[in-house]
Amino acid sequence: MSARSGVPNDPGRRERIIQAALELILDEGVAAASHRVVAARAGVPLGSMTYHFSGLDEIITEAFRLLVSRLSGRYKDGLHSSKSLTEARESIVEIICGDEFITPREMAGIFELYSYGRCSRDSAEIASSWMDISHSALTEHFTPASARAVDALIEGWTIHHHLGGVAPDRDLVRSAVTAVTSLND
Amino acid sequence: MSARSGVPNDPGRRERIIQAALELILDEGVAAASHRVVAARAGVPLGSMTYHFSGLDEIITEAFRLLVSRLSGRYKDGLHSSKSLTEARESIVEIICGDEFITPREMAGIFELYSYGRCSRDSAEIASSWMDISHSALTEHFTPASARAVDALIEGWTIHHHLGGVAPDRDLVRSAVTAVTSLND
DNA sequence: CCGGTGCGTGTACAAATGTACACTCTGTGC
DNA sequence: GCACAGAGTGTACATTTGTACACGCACCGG
Repeated sequence: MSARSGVPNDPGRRERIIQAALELILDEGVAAASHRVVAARAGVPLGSMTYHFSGLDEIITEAFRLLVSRLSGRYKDGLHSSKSLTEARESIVEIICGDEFITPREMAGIFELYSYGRCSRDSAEIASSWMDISHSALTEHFTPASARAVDALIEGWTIHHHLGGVAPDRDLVRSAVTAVTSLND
Repeated sequence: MSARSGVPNDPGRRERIIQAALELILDEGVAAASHRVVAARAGVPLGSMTYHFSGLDEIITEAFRLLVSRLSGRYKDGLHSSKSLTEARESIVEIICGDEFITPREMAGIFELYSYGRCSRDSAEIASSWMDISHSALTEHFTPASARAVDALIEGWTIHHHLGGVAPDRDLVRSAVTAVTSLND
């Protein structure tokens, strides 16, 4: 060891860049996420991009990792705090109909992830892990079969909710959720 | 009118460009769809791009229009030919579990459409019309409420099917479809 | 056969991109 | 105080991009 022994000048800068990249992706899409635009949004010089990341792909991938991490945190919390089957079902109704678990911007980010995953192995793994996480959060409360069905219902209905812009009727969603979580294997 | 009175030299060229653009989007994503690459794939010179289309956005939008047109054709045919509730349910099982109604490539194309729709009003309308078409095809057989629920189920489960790469169990899907199409409003 | 019309295209160009890298500067050990 | 290691950056560059537009050329009326 010698002078300047590996201590970064601005710790946390890498994280701030990733956050800026995610915000940008949620607002404008992956297509808008260039080194320069992300750097400007994060308030860091262009050189920081290539210094902290191996390339653009790594930045975008890390941004998606952050998105999935946030989402799965909320997901798990909501389902984990449910103490009964009824509460679990109500959590799911809230996930589908509410605006708390996932915002329209974040929903759009998930589409970007699914698209981007086609040309980035790392991002494909993140997309895959996101599906695993949501599925395993559901198996805490339901049978594997029911979990798969309700997982599909959540995925599809949140998409229709946020793409159409109008929240589905809570009673209808509750009925459907109850129906698919009452399947006998 | 005078010489060369508006007769195109190569009718159908515009359509071939649109088809090439769609193929490219399905294979490589919207990000890869540049004027030059689409032109090369369609076997037409670069100048044809700006001659037949107002800009790149129009080409991509038309490609998505073609995709949705193909998909909704199959969709409608499958459901329209169903003569009973049971047959309609079986059609839906086939849509979700089969590889005929929508291929993995086309599924990916739908993601691209949902993403691209965020920055293109025309494409957003196409995405919206796709959801309308699938919904109205379902209301031929089910109540509006059931149609909404099964629509979400289809959307989510086809995504999980083609993103995960493994077809869901037909019996399970049939149970879930039957459950959500047996809701009393 | 000839002139012109307008369909179709090759080329040119400004803007933006990802990335490499020579450089600066800060702080540390002696 | 000094030299240096290494964190961090501004610039330069080759490439690719969308688009405009001046031209070529095939065809039709005469």
